[in-house]
Amino acid sequence: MAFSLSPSSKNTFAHSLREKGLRPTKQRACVYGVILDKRDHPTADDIFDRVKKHLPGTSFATVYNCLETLVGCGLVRQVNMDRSPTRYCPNLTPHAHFKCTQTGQIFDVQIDQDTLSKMHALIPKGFLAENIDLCFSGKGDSSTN
Amino acid sequence: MAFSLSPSSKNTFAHSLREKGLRPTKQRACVYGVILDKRDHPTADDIFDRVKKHLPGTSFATVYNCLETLVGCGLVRQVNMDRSPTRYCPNLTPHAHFKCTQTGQIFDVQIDQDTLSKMHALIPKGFLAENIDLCFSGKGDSSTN
DNA sequence: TTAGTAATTAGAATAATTCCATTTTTAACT
DNA sequence: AGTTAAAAATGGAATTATTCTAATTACTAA
Repeated sequence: MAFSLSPSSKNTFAHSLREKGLRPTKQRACVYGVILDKRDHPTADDIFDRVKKHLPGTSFATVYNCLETLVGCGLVRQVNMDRSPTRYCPNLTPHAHFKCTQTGQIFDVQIDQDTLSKMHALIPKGFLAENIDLCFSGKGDSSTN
Repeated sequence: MAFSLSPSSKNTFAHSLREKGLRPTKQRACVYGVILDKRDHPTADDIFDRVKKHLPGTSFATVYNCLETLVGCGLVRQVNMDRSPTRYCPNLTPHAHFKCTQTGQIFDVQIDQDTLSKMHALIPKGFLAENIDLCFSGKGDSSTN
């Protein structure tokens, strides 16, 4: 059976899609659901595996299509670190990412307003930043224990 | 004929390689040279084209090998933005990158010490960042003229 | 209920990068 | 100078993530 989103997520989901004239299909709901369910920055591959458990017939192309759609509606964000596969993140607040070089895990790191402003202030006159992307990498939490 | 590095670059180049027990070959010098020569954040492909003008027999694999070596010695840095091909940058000072979504051009943006510290301060206890990567994207300088 | 559009599907195609086996170059020693 | 061992370069095949394409299926609105 299909993935069931919590009532509130279901609302945001359907609403965000309908705003753009897109349909809240079961595949899209499921892709969104597995991303919300385990916020571990999964790759398309991870998502494909998880989605198949709920909707076995789902193809890889569909997962990519759904992800593109969800990113397009602002429901999830892409996280690109070096050349590794794109990961997906449902955290929409301003945050950076920290990648542990030992385990490969990615952690969210909140960015306070003050630092965010300072970062914005770096941009020279004449440039208009639509997107900011801050990534750290090094030894992470779990690997130091 | 091979690319000729300026005497001072030639020194840094040979020295950085020898420190790691690696040889300052003409291919490596040429790859380094074209990156220094036109600081436009070229891709491996761009670099391959430019290197071939000086050393026609050079293969793609060699360009990738040389780039890996140069990155390993800290002579150049990789710049990864979204899923687009890796670009190479000889600017070793702390700086961010701004990608113009209209022209695809990448600009260096200096980061002052204060902002750099604030960014570092975001990292939670228990994490040790070896690398920071800050990227902006949006409308750039030339595209607004 | 039907027509028209949107979404999904399977598989082929692409693009950047890496790998591999072989040849060439280099540096150190005779 | 000549030999040898190690390092680097080469060409082509392989890999991997992603995108494309053409055909099928599912909705939605008249």
